Amino acid sequence: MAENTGFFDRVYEVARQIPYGRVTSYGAIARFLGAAGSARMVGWAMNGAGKYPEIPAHRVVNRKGLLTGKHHFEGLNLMQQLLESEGIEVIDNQIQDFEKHFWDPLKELS
DNA sequence: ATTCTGACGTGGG
DNA sequence: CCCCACGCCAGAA
Repeated sequence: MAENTGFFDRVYEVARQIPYGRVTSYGAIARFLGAAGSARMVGWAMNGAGKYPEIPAHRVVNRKGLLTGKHHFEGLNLMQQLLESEGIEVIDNQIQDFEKHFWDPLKELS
């Protein structure tokens, strides 16, 4: 049947569930998928997320709350603008009060 | 098949 | 906190 085992599909499914005004890290998603340590694959998977407009990739940042993937969005500050549009303050590609906006699938989705 | 890269994370200093 | 090195594994050339 459908290959639900696809690593990419899982990442998309979790990323899609990120609530408005919240952010999470690649490692958090990777760990939630049981692929802790393979956080890179999450980011890599997000590359295909561009095909899914429902996936707010701008809400996914690295563990430091840094917009490492902003360079992959259109324009130069699109990612930052999207986050600020949701009430998240971003200065110099760094999310302010990252912990306050952090959304952990392990804790929220359980 | 091999090789390299990559939107990361962790550990040690 | 910073910097450096290694691991991770899937996909592209």
